[in-house]
Amino acid sequence: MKEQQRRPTLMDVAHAAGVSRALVSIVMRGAPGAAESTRQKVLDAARELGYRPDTRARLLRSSRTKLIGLSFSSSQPFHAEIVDAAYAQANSRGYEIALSAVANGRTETRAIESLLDLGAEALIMISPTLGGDEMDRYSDQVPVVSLLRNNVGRLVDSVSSDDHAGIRLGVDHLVGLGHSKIVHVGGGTAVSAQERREAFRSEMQRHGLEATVIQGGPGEEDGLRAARFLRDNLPTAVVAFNDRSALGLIEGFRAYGLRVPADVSVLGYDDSQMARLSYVQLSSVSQDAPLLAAAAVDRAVDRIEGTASPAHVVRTPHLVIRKTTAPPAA
Amino acid sequence: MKEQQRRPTLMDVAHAAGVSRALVSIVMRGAPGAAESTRQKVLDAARELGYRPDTRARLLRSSRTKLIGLSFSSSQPFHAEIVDAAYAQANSRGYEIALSAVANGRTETRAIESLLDLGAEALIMISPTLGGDEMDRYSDQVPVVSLLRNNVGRLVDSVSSDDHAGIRLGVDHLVGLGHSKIVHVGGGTAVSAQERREAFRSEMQRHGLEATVIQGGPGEEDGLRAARFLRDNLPTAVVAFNDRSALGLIEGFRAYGLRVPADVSVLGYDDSQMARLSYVQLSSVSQDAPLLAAAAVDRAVDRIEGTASPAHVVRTPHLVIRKTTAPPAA
DNA sequence: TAGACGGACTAGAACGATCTAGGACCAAGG
DNA sequence: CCTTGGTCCTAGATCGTTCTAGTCCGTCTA
Repeated sequence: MKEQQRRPTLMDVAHAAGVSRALVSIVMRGAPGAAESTRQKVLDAARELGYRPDTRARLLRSSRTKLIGLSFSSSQPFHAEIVDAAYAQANSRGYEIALSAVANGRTETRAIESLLDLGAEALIMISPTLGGDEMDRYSDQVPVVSLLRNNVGRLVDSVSSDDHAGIRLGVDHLVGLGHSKIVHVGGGTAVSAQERREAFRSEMQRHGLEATVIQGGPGEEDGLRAARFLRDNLPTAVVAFNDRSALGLIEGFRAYGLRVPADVSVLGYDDSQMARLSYVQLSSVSQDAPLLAAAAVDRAVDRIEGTASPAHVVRTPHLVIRKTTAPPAA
Repeated sequence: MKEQQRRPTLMDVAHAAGVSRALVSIVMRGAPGAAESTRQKVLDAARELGYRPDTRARLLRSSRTKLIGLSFSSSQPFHAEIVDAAYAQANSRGYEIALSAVANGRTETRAIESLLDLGAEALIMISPTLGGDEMDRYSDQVPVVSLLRNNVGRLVDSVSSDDHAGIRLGVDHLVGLGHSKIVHVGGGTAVSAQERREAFRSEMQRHGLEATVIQGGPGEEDGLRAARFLRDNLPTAVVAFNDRSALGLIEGFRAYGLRVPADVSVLGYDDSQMARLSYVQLSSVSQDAPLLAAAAVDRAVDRIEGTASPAHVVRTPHLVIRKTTAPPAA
């Protein structure tokens, strides 16, 4: 067994560099008040010893961790894309991201508490399901940013995508291609599902078309079921609640010998990685995960550093046209 | 702006209950050495004040964080399943999981360092790509467990799945169904790809069959390309490197009007969530994410708590037969 | 009855950082 | 020659806990 060597502390570095702890502290956090020559000497000693500051001790004394907590759901691929982008943005603003997953037996509350225990100075929650009151209670402790959901507590920031605009883009695209018999397969009780249903109805009405909405859900199975239902009375185009549902729809249609997009166009929502796969090539409304993530991190940092009060950022999605939408058969 | 009120400390509780800090500490962590009557008095005072122990301070003093660092890749759905299970297992052994993703511009090194900064007492790395020397260097500081890869540094634990056994199960299954013309679509340079190729060759040989291995890769596109290649000289069954490749194969075969499994059987590997979807129903070799995750967490905890030396756990995968494998056409 | 023992409790030193107050030194100004 | 003001640096207090080494006091044992 190798001796588990103690992690070096400020004291060790100070000793090695021949200065006081306080000075090492000054150098390590880049504060003014150290001569350039000693600064180098200290940095060298620190590197030499492999010193890394102890987050807990630092937090205990200063209440700064430069840590932003991010809660996400491990089963949502779209969340993974946001996580990616959030890391990059946090990095460029000098913060670190602490991750906590909402998983099977692990509630959102649990995820958040663990982030707070780690000393997160702000919380970003992707599609939070907590009630407004609870969110507000956490907001008393640290700034909270809700991502992809905007009608949460009064004290919470939100960064969301304009669902109405997204659906409008989709409907305009399909109508522009010449479609008039368009159906929306809803998302059931999922977050944003209601907004998208209503947007679809209103946009179809604007075009003077009849809006048919059928039940669905957020998964592939839901799309598959919807395809079975639609077979008897086939529209020329379908706007799905999300990409997973769209994939189910396509799969279902194909099983009945229908071709996409020749017989029926299918439009997804999310522009997830699946949609981009070469054998899928799904046309989809993109919420642009990197932009959303960046905006959320920016809000968090602004709230931490300034005294900015809660704000609500809404981003407009855009359309990505691939190969599952085309003009209807003549 | 609301007044940020100071959080009550041990001192406050001690004062309210008329005892010393130390005694409150004893009561709060349920340690022996306090009379039942005072214990109640202290608990009442704590509840009254809404006292919650400060994790940072507590851990600073006891130099325990009860934190296990887990690095994963945000773009791998299979990793997400492991994350899920790891949370549960860590929880049941009294530890927390700190997550860190390897993402686009974020290297594995970076991910690990941030985990160490948070004070992780052990590291679990899923499919690590670092060299053995580097892994060993981290092992000097904390126990390191490599998950899904076993030929890493001398000082690291590993928990992996027996690839040879997995392929054997698959080949036995197909041969048992009556197949003899079986092809393996490889995983290129991906982790485990070589092991599976070799296992396939040796297992086919054991059955006295000719082993055909064609190039592939870990993605859907690779499967799609392989399908194109196989069309002219169709085998009766294909063993794919993983589920994603299998899905690409199926998609490709269908595009050519071939039915799965009537015309050709396809077997995946990983038993990912995709495989389980109702419209996919892919037969697959399951590495059983929950079991692997649990074993990795167990190794980590054992190393932290005991003085157990590095060990290598190998789990035997099992077969999940769904609807993409069937006897060959007569 | 003295000494040992053990249960209930406490004072004060850690833990590893930051912060405050101030010292040493040097150059410029009166 | 003494002050003033700036830069560079340090000692010591501090954050909220836990740990160590006691003290105190009643009871058991020889």
